[in-house]
Amino acid sequence: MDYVGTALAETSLPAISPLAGEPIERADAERLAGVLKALADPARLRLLSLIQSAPEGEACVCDLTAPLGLSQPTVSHHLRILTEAGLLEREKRGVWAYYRLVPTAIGAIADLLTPPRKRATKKAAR
Amino acid sequence: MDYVGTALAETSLPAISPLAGEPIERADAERLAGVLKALADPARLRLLSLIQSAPEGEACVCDLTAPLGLSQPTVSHHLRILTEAGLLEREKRGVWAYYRLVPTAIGAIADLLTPPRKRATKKAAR
DNA sequence: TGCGGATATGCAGGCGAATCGATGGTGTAG
DNA sequence: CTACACCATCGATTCGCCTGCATATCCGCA
Repeated sequence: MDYVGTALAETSLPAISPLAGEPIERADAERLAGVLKALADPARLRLLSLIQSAPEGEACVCDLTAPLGLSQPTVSHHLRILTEAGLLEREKRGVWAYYRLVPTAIGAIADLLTPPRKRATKKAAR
Repeated sequence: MDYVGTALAETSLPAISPLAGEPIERADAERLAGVLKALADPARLRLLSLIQSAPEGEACVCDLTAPLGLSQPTVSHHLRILTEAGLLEREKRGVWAYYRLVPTAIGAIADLLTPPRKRATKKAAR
């Protein structure tokens, strides 16, 4: 999906929660769905978890293939999806490519899904 | 995916966050991915949003087909996915089937994705 | 009892996604 | 300079999912 792209990094998320106020627009739904789709995969969830729990909060591809039981191209593919979704950032040091979590990325998604809170939607809609 | 089923309602979510402590197990990753996969669709996000913003917090299929621009069977299909994922509950009154959000469902997902906080690993008494 | 409207289900077409093997590119070591 | 290790990309295959049409089921009403 191209509408994903660096969804979180640049285009940013819908800005309005699907669970607050008015129904969301189609475009917003597609952007949010794109990011969620990047999350909605067992291998990618485990990748995020592995990277997060790694010594320095970072890990290279060679450390991730074995725990996942997936081939190196497949792992590289998933890391690409997560990076393009804005959930991971990549840093190449020598031959190794180190991935780490983008700190605020997943929290932003969680916020969108946590609307019942007394988020200050101070506009007097009614 | 059958491992979804009433994932939230009965099997419940992984109980441990993919972003806290140790890497998550494959089974937990698959359960969480199953629920997220139910969310990761534009039509279903809009459905949740439409139902949430409906007058009584509930809506029947006939009210949802037009705003989505999808056929009635397709809408019914998406509602089924969301219900099996534990995100919606269905109540049949007469000929109509009313859907409403399961209050704590989405919040539970959001909590799993909001671990970067130094949440006390101890469960705080309510 | 029979009719009509509201939903759910079956079936199938089409598209996107996950996976792997092979390949190419790029540093590092010897 | 050469060989090797790490990683990304390409091509191909398989699989699952979204969608609609047709049909079945259910319920209220006349």
